[in-house]
Amino acid sequence: MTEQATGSSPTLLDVAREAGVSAATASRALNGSTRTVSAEKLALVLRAAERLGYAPNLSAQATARGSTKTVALIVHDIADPYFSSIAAGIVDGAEAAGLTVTMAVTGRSPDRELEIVSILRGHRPHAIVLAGSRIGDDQEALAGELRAYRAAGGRVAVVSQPGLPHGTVAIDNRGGAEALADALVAHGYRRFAVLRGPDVLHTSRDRADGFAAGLARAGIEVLDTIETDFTEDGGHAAMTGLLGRGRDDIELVFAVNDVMAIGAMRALRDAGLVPGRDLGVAGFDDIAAAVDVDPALTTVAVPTRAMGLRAIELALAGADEPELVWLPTSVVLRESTPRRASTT
Amino acid sequence: MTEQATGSSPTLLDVAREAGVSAATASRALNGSTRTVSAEKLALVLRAAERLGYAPNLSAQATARGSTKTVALIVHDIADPYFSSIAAGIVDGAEAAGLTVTMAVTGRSPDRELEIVSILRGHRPHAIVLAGSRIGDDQEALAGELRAYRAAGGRVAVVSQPGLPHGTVAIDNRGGAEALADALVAHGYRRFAVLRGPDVLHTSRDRADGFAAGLARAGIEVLDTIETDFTEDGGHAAMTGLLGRGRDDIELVFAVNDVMAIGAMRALRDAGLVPGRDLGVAGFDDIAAAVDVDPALTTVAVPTRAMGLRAIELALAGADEPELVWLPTSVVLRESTPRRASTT
DNA sequence: TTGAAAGCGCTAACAT
DNA sequence: ATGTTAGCGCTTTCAA
Repeated sequence: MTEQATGSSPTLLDVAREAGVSAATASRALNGSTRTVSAEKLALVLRAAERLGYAPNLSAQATARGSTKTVALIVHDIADPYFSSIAAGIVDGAEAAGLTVTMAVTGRSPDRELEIVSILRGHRPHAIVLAGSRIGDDQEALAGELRAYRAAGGRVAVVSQPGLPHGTVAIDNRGGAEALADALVAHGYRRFAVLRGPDVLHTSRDRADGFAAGLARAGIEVLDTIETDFTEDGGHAAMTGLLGRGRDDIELVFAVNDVMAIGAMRALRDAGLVPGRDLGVAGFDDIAAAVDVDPALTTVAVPTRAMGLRAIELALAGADEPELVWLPTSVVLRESTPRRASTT
Repeated sequence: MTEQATGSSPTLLDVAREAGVSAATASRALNGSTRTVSAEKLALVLRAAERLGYAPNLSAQATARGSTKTVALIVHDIADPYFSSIAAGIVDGAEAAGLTVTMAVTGRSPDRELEIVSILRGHRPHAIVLAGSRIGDDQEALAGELRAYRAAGGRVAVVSQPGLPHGTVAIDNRGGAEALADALVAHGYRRFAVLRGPDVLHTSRDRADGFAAGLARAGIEVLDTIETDFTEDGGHAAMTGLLGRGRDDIELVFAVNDVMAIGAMRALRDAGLVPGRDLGVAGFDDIAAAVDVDPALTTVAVPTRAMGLRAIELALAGADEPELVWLPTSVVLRESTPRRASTT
């Protein structure tokens, strides 16, 4: 006798008794696959279940069946619009397939992520979806957990970070950033600074590298790079730091994601400057807020919701050879980077 | 000598065999409550589990124990910053208590919400948290489901909507809107329009009513009210509509939430107007984006993350008499409602 | 301390 | 079409 005595809900047996049938019949009537139950008894059982307020015990069902109707989602930060949008896509896809979504949050800690995958594995979900770029380079332990899960029949899909041997939905961060660089150069910009996230985040690295590569093609070098948090406050702090260094030769700041870019715009206003006019700002992701800020933010559009949807499709399809789906990005030029006469 | 039969994970029995002990001992060593296992065997079992990559089957554990380590969260829309922020608080609180969060999304449909609660009940979660204002007035079916769940020993907490007989974290929507109205009148505004959500949303109703009540105390009436979606696009459409009606006597538009207000600001800019200067705009919630837009949005601050945290605390405390916790709101005046000389 | 054995609530052969 | 009978993987008496 421990604590936590569940006041106990009615069981299938209760329903069966109430309806005057066997447990098997009740099971078939309520949750059965191939219905082979007479209309008469079916009605009996249904009425009994209704009367008792019966809800099948999904855990028991899962142990008996050896499989669950859930998909587990792992994100870094659910309050971040990038992830919550992906999550929305995944929830849509999962519910369409009759699956429940369970969610865990890593807080961008590799250790926590590993721990979470391990716990989740215990839930025996139908599929596990990892959203957001992997963190750090030591993927071995994580890969091991996922391998074990796959070996036991689980499905895995990864959003955003190719490199793991599982179904993957990816976007070309490098290419997107390159295209952005091209477009900005074409708009007359020549002197750039970059606000990037922690170096362990592949996404940040790829975008920053891609941007530099794009500029390099035009013979331009990035004049200044600041590493900061992958958050709005990070962007604000970095921009404030940049201004403090008195770099007023910079014409445009590229932040590797929109929330950082928006933080940077706020820092500019705090310093009495006007984003777009005094200094161009560009981001990456095209989150909803990108059109809400003024001036609207130039960025690279990422189809986050679609990525979530595709991810659970991939996971459910469960091809044996990991499929890699690239979703397109597109440069969106807005008022935060007005065309300017090149000064070179 | 390992087996690793493809298709299923190692079970407790596998571990026990590998360690040369009984299943009971293995259970006690790995997940047991009062540890009464010799250091020697404990090490044996632990090593065996490690070697096999064992992860306990949580469903089986749940059926055996009759209780789970999960809390179920129900939100209307996870991509909405208001809800994702509450969700973040709940995830924090739950993980601190060693609980996993499962999440379902209603899409603001009362039917879907009811269905979800019913499914969730089958998971036998430790607690169910409903976030966001209840929808519609026919709460009976929902209340019934929750009652049954409670009767079976489940815990329920509700965020945002008092009125259900469960632990509740609420904010004073009416009072907050009244205070906002007071502050705006004090700032010299006299001629108001209101953008409200669908009437079935209590939150929308309370805020709109409170705002009107606050104005009434100053002898002012709302000049125009538009009902629209509770979303950014809804705010945009409503504002566009208002402008189309040629109501240029209006001095300030109050939208019952921030995303709508931000949509309205965008509509103003689309029409060549400058929010704040040509027309005051105020919202409600103080989402992160409220300080990102320009001009920064005047609003009523709601401690969303704290609400999530408190909610799961309430649920876990599980007082028998439903506790009602009011969290304070506060008016935040920003540049979208500059002080103006009253024209009255 | 340990193991044997009886469940937890449900499903799935196997008979009938 | 229905009931009987084993399980599913784990926990928890109950003896030893």
